[in-house]
Amino acid sequence: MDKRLDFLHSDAVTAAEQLLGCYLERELDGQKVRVKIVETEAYRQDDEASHSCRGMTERTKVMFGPAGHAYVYFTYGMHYCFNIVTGPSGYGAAVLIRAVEPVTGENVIMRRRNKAKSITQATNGPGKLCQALDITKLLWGHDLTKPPLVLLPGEPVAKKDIAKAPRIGISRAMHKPWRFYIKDNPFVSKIHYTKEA
DNA sequence: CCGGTGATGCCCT
DNA sequence: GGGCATCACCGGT
Repeated sequence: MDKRLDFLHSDAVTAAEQLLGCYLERELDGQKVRVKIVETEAYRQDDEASHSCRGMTERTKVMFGPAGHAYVYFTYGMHYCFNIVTGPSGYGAAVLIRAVEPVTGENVIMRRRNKAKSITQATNGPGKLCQALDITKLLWGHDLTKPPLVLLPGEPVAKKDIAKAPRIGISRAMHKPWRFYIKDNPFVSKIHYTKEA
């Protein structure tokens, strides 16, 4: 793991903020597709909204493993969500990737997301970006230092350009402001309200 | 532009 | 069997 990604070993809330601006590189159709992370949410073990809060299960055990691995789960009968495991082994935490900005391979992304009306609609949601990047249960537990899906450091995003807000689509611990996104970025999924991070 | 809702599979109680 | 870290479509504004 690149030293600049050492923050993954810290708290999920800290890691969620620092993952903004980092890149994901996916090999698809023999091409390298590169995207920038623009929206994240933190899920900690001591958090009623986290899959890890009730303890380890077969599905969630990767959250309790080493940082920098992929926790992929299936939801609503048709969508996958992609998370990056954070913190020390034994503590179940991860960061949900909610939206990314395509950098290269936009043609591949648009082909895989043929219902999207524009490039800004292609990866602006957790289920959408999994469809765009072909992230499925096959990548559950994947080590993100290795192909075909690699996490790479980016230029750190300035604090003033980061917004903090409640998480989306949850029914418990709704008050926690553990969603982070890059202000004014057109690839972010939704704007509920903003606050200085 | 917005809110409501159906689709649809699997995990956990 | 309940509920889900979602999406796309529909109809009313």
